[in-house]
Amino acid sequence: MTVDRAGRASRATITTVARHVGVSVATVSRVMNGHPTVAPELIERVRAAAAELGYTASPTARSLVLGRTHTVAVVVPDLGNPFFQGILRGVARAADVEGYHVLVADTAEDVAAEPDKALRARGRCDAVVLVSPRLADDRLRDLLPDLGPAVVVNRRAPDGIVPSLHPDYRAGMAVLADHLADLGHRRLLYLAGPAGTFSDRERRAGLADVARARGLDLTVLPGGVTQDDGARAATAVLATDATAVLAFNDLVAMGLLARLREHGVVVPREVSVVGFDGIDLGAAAAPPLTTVRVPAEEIGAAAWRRLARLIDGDDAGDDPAAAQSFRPELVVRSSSAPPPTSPTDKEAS
Amino acid sequence: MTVDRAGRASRATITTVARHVGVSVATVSRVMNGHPTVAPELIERVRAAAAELGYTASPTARSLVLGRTHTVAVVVPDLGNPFFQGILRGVARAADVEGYHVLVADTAEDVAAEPDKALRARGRCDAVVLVSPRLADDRLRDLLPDLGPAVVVNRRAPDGIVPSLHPDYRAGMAVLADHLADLGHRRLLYLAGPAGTFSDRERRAGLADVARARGLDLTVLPGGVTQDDGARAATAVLATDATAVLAFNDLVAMGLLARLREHGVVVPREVSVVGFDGIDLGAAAAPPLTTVRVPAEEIGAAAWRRLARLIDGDDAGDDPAAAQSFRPELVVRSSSAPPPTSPTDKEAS
DNA sequence: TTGTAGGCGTTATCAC
DNA sequence: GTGATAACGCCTACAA
Repeated sequence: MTVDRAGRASRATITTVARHVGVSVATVSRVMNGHPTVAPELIERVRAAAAELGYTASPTARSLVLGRTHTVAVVVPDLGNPFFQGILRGVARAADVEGYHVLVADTAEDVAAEPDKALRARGRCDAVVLVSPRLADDRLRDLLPDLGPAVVVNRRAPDGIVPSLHPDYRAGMAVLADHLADLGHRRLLYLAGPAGTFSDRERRAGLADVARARGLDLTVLPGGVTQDDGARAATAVLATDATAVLAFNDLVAMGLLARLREHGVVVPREVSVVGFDGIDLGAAAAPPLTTVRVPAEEIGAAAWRRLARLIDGDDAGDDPAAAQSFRPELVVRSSSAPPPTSPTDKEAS
Repeated sequence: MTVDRAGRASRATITTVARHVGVSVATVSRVMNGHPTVAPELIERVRAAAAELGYTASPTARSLVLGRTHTVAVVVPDLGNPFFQGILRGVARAADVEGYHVLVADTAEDVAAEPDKALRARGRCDAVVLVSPRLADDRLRDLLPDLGPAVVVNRRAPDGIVPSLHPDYRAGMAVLADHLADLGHRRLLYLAGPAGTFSDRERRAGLADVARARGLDLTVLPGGVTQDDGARAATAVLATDATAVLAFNDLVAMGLLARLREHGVVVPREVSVVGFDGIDLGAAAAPPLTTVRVPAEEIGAAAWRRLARLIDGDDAGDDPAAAQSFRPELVVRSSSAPPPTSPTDKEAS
């Protein structure tokens, strides 16, 4: 690398190297790309020159001519959300081992801006993994075709227009509800998430399945997605006769747990609380949080794999409409226990 | 946008638009870039054609000719770490408002791989924010010049070779120690972080400052950075006669808190525990965690601003060696309280 | 085996 | 005001 008059580092180009060795740029290109048709002696000299000059092919120029950026975009509503972080990390690490880079776009929960941000990100990438839980279905349907190779995560693509990957929220919730029912709970309370969302709908469905099958009493209260939402819901929860509450996610559950403790209600003796997601800090909650672990990072990695196939164009054999779903795994800790058998039970009153 | 024989979407280029309107590509280019020297009538027709064809300038081609990718890289050791997440989010959001994109590289805690990953990311970006706390100083010194425009976060650059931004760990720890001392604690225990690290050294320094100034007894135990590390340290902590423990960060503190609770020791009555970072979930700890909030997102945003100036080349006036430091803010919750005044005190025994 | 030359999609410098 | 046209740095037929 040399330095020009402005003092700015100016990289050596393929031409620099070619001249330095006394060959054509084509030869240098071939050597750099491991083409097998170059004389061993030359490849050595070119290598040496490249090293000496600190030459590296310009990714931008390669992208232009190759039509590939070797970059994928990950579009999420909020980098502060543990689930999205897991996804991002999963695709980042998986993509990295194949020499791919990751462009990340945080839409700051601005749903309206998502299509544009996704499109703009797409411009510099070969494909995009779109995590956009709140975007209306028809907007998504409009967006997807313009996005080119893409997968959606955390929801299903309208008409299976592109592959989708998501946790099996329904099964996850069912596992949780079954766990609670096994413990003896008959009256469950669900602290709901964002209305109309795939992840909320599916959770409700899983809950309904179990409630019906086992004759449980299910009530639903608006909850939210954050710790604060959970804390705010505490009094409403207490006003209920449910013996167990299922929060939309771990954050909500932990917020609720904290506030309940302030109110002096002891979990799980008076009421059981379970979360959803399986964030690490759930283990440090008081009491440690029973939850269901969703494999966010694994989903991210799978999303990458799907994308890789789309990019390479060998979708041969796999159904683009395929929705890949990941079953959460029950993590029993001590925030769930048998219900109190107090005289103030609904039936007894 | 049209579709070629392969069925792949093939974007309209500037030439497509030019032909469609019957003008030269130069004119289209001028219109797209808002150049003022185009006839109003033409600019209208070009706009219309562009819209009709769904034309958008290829970012790659622009990058090549402009020499700017309008992208910055963020290199972090682990996307799972709340502090790094905050940084990433901060630069992502700040960069976004100026039309810049963010490439993220997670080095998976593989320190040895960091220089290479950073370099590769740099290839597709205009600048990089490097968060690499464990990289040896001399390796960093070697790396930085090859990286071009860059800032380092969470440590200081050797010889102030590039700008650096970091929390004022020293002041943060001092604030915490003072808080504890004010409460009456005389024997402090520090659960240390990664040895040799800027963030650990500075914390120790802040602690030492206060210990000296106020005649405190300070002992240091190896701790770690994760929740598990904190849990593992519990018995060692108990074997100590310290009345207050300062964890390297909130994760460690919460892990410790959880384990102490299992051991039946009640915080803060028997021992006080404080964290560092100010993660949101600290509020949901039991008891809620006293800590010091480091403005990670703000640091990220500031890092972006610094980078933007470097990219634009108007470093005029600001000292590149400047280390910008951010003072953490004390967050008092209930995991800290006056020390027990029991007869088993050291002095009394 | 190696070199020549065209092209990837834009921008910018010239002429006109 | 508008249009050729030369870069930008690289890859890849096609020739030699």
